[in-house]
Amino acid sequence: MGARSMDEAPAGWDEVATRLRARGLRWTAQRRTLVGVLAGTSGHVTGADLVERCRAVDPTTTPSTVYRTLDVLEDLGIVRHAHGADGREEFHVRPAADHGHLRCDRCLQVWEIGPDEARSLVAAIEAARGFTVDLSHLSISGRCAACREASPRG
Amino acid sequence: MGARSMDEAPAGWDEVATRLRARGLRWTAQRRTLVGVLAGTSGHVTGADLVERCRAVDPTTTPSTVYRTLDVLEDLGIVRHAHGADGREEFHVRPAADHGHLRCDRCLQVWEIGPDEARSLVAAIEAARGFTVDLSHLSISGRCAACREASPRG
DNA sequence: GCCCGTATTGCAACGAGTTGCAATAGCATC
DNA sequence: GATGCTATTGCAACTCGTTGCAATACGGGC
Ligand SMILES: [Mn+2]
Ligand SMILES: [Mn+2]
Ligand SMILES: [Zn+2]
Ligand SMILES: [Zn+2]
Repeated sequence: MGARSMDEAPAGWDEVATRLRARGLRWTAQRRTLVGVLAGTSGHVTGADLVERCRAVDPTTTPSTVYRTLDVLEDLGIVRHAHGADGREEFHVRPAADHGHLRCDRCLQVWEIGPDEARSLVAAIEAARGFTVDLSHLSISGRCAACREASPRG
Repeated sequence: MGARSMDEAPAGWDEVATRLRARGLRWTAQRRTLVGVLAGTSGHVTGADLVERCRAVDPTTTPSTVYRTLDVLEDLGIVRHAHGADGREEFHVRPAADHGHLRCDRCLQVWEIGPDEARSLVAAIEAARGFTVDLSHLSISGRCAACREASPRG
């Protein structure tokens, strides 16, 4: 593992404090806790999930603070969220690439729609309407191939 | 107004009772209230909205009953729902045609994506993944042309 | 190292749903 | 028109957030 590419973005969680202060925002104990939790998380997580994980680190954690901080971090581009089929928020932690979601409402599996695959979809809407799609917030429900075969009607 | 086309689907709200019973379900006072409210509603409505309107008719209305009945009616295809940007449910009452939604998160306006416009989008996903999109549940956020011009960065 | 403006927090109350359960009431059958 | 099965209701408690407000505590400036 010696030949790791040098220009890969570093973890970068340490820059968060700086970026907050640069905007006149503050680096508090509560934010340190949440950012610590996020640094140890990958993939998609629920807001409630994050509250719970913060509480594991600091039992005095309050939900409103966590949700408010998530809003701030989303402004900074550090997290993104989309919504599950029930509308609940799901956060992506430092998504490698911008992506949308495809979810089967029968087997509940989720697939990511990468930027390449999304390109034509996004371009079509852009062309027809001048509307810029927020890809990371996109969550498409339906039925996957396997489930459709399993129960054509139902 | 004499020359109304004859084959237009009739209001059809009266069939609801029959369709419920055909499935072994029941036609209750509470369901009569909700269906009455729906018959007098068009476009998109929130669940909470519907609870409120039912209460105007029958003050003893209970939220859980309304939401449970909406689920049943959705099974019957009488209503459909999608989600607002905040994830809250929004119902379409007897949508004329299956359609998706485009919503600008700056001006909060909503546009419908008709079946024709959606066709290519849906077909692309179907072709690439074998995934069948639930168009009426689709809600795409982003920024409309006007808002993008108004504040290119922001 | 202290001051002070203001960003942030915690609390409490609220809003939108959801769920388990015991009581009620459709409705199909006789 | 009465009976019985079971779908449905209402209640209460719970989940996931959101919001207003007074108290707290960052952190830039001195
Ligand atoms: Mn939904
Ligand atoms: Mn959202
Ligand atoms: Zn599936
Ligand atoms: Zn707009």
